[in-house]
Amino acid sequence: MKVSTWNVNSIRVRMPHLVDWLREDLPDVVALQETKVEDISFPKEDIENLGYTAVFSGQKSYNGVAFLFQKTNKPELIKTPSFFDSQKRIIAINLEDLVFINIYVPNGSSVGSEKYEYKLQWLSALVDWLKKTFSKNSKLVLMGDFNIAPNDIDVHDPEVWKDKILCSILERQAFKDIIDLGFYDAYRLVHKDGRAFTWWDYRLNGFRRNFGLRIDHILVSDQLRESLVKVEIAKNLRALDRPSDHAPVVASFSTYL
DNA sequence: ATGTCGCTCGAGGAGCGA
Repeated sequence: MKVSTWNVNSIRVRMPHLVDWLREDLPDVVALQETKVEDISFPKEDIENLGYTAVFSGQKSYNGVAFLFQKTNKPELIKTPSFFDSQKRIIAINLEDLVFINIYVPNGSSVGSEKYEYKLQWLSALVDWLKKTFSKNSKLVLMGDFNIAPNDIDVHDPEVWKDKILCSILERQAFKDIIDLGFYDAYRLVHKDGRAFTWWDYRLNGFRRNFGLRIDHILVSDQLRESLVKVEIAKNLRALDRPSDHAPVVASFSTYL
């Protein structure tokens, strides 16, 4: 089973890259963020023509999340709390004995801003919901754009980013609160150390200078840990013309689906 | 280092969010 997450930054603009990537990589489950389309405009048929089914929750201009999965699979949507209703940032499905949760955590703008407070509230609501909805025995994959670089090793220049948005103490604490529910950062299970990034700012020639952060994550619960084989960042997609500012993260498992 | 993208509104480019 191959599971991946990618912030596409507009599915309409990124459709050619998405199509090529699905054809080449053949992931079983894909979590997309920042689709930026209302449900009525989601490119459902183009996705179906590639052998995938899509479930999505979008809005105009901003946010929007979607799951793509191989057509043969039959997932059920899991209801999320009304707290998450106003901005389309979360979608969850049940697929056989697995639960997949796709999140697009608020960016937070700058530390101390109203948007920053909203980010912290959103993360706190996520922890509450996870805690009360799932048990220790649940087989969970929680993935998406967390907009948090968990540690200094996930940042190209920790001094520059110290206490800044995506790296502040409270954001990192919120990430740890999620981990403490019983999740493992799949990337770090496989790559104990080493700097690797999933997002590079469009500004400042970020990608060419490798000024990046690792803010997109695939977290797995304990039961899935043993079967995790490989986790890679598809950096090649960030190097294309008209790229998303994020690269996909891809996790391969030896079992399931 | 306020730099680049993608969006909306609405008909050209300003303003917002990331």
